[in-house]
Amino acid sequence: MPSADLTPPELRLLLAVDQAGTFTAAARRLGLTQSAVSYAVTTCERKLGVVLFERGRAGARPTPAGRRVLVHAGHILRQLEQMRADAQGAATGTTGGPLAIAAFRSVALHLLPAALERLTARHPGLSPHVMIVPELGAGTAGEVAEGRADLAIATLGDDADPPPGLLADTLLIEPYLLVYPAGHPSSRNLPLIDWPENCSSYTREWWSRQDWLPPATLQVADDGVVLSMVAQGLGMAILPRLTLTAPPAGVTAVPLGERPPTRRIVHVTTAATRQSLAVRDLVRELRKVAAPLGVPRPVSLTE
Amino acid sequence: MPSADLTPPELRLLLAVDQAGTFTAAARRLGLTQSAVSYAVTTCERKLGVVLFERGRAGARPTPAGRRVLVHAGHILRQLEQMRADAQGAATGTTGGPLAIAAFRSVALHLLPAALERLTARHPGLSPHVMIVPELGAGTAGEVAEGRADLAIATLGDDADPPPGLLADTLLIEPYLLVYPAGHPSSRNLPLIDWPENCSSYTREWWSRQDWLPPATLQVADDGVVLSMVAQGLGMAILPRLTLTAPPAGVTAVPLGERPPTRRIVHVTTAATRQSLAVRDLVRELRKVAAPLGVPRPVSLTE
DNA sequence: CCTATCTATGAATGTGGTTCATGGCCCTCG
DNA sequence: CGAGGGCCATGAACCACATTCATAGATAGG
Repeated sequence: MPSADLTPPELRLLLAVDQAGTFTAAARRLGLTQSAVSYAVTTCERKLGVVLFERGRAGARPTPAGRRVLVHAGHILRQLEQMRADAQGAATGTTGGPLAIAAFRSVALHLLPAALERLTARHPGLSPHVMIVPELGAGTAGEVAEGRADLAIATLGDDADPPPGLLADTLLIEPYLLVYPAGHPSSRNLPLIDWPENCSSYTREWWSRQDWLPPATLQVADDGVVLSMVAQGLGMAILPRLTLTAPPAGVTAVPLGERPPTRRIVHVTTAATRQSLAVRDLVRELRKVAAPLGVPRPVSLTE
Repeated sequence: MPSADLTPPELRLLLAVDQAGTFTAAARRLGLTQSAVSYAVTTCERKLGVVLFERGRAGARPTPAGRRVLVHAGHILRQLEQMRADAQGAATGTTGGPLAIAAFRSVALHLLPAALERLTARHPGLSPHVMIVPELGAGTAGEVAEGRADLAIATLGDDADPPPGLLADTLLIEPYLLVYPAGHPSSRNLPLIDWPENCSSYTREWWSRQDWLPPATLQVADDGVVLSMVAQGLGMAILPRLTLTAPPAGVTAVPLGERPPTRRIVHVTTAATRQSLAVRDLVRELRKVAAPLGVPRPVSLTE
């Protein structure tokens, strides 16, 4: 019956092996020998009593047990960082440390810069690291769940559930707007331009109440591209207001009437990261930046 | 600028020092020398660049920074345990590992035993550890927040907020009942017996709608004592139904009319512990045990 | 069949945590 | 007031464990 827990260097090593895909590559990245990596992995496996990687000609791939361990490893290392930052913060009165943020493109462009600027101005010790993640599949929240980010900014259905095991809190509820080339008489003849991240379920209910449908639908990379294509007269689009923060010349945006479709932008954290001073300060700044942009947020439970 | 993270043995050592109150006592408990503890603590402080304990004649007391570190330490060690349990579970198909549960007295007596019995029957590898914590101050949820428990069972106001940074989910909503000595003609002349854990705000609103008040109030240790005092004819009481699971002879319980006061029993976890298989299984069993006892729980978000 | 690219293993090595022994400090009790 | 007994800090010797270096085994492709 083996016992003893994995040390932080071991956790980092396991993550490196997973990312590198082979022991030798991981060794290079870590500045170690292939031998050391091999030894360390087997040590971890003996400590846990479980095989973590399938070794083969092509390198090392995690077993199911290995995948679970890798998720935990990310969280644990992240929390060690926050422990350090918290300790130093409590002693010096300032907030510091790394801060990994997962965001999707449009929010990274239109919401984050202002918040980060204010945040780092007040806390020079902070080093934020923004990861742009497409809001598809597990999306940005997945980055938090997998231990790769401290905080994610995600979109959520108007009253959808938070992702299991994570904390979500509303930052902003923003309406979708109809956008069409300026001066165009009737947008109804233009094709609809859409992008894959746009969870069309948000707008589907609205479409079902309309008495017309666009003649065609074009798929393009992201909402920024959608906007510039509209500006060039190639079609019309239904875009969230955040995307229209600094619209190019030549587009007109109009509200979608009485009950416009909306999307909810939330921040997602784990309970552990939520404790961290850095994350709390970031959330505060995000709120300040988001407040004038959207429907006033509901009363916050977590302050 | 120091760097390197604290190892699990170091984290355990810091917790031991905090609990023991002195380096020497912690050393005894850990089977180490006082010298080793002293050296280890200073090493931790050098690694973090922060003083963690105030040393003095009377031993060692954590600084504010030290307190933050201790909280993180508890969580990290807990998560290491879950990593091990998860890994072994993923490999062997069973669930195991330690499982620290914080509960207040009455629920520990009336709800937990059945759930734990079913749980350990299915997963012999599990070793649950139940801590009885008075539901005062931070209460049972505080144990989870401070990293001392994986899961807490707490009471919450009917629509109160979950504790900040923690996940709460309703297990049971149960009414309060009026309890008085059997055969007593009118309970209105008897004194009210109350206990400190009883958050009287739950029943206050109900009292305000009544046209009478008890002649006096007796405070006793806990709801079990309340019940046996009622059985002995010393007074009447307003008790949650769970306390009346196996009432002694000589008491009569009657509902409190149309809109009786209720209390909500929830389980509280961190996002991280919520991932663990053991915690998930425990929650499932708790639900099964609680279901027939109270108002059907609202749809669960986290399954 | 030989080569390239993986991982596994064995022996030598150095860093770091541990013990042991000792010293300094401060409160308390005779 | 001085001795004693808690407490923590420090220095030297010791021991264990991770790392390196060197080498062997396995497996696919030319």
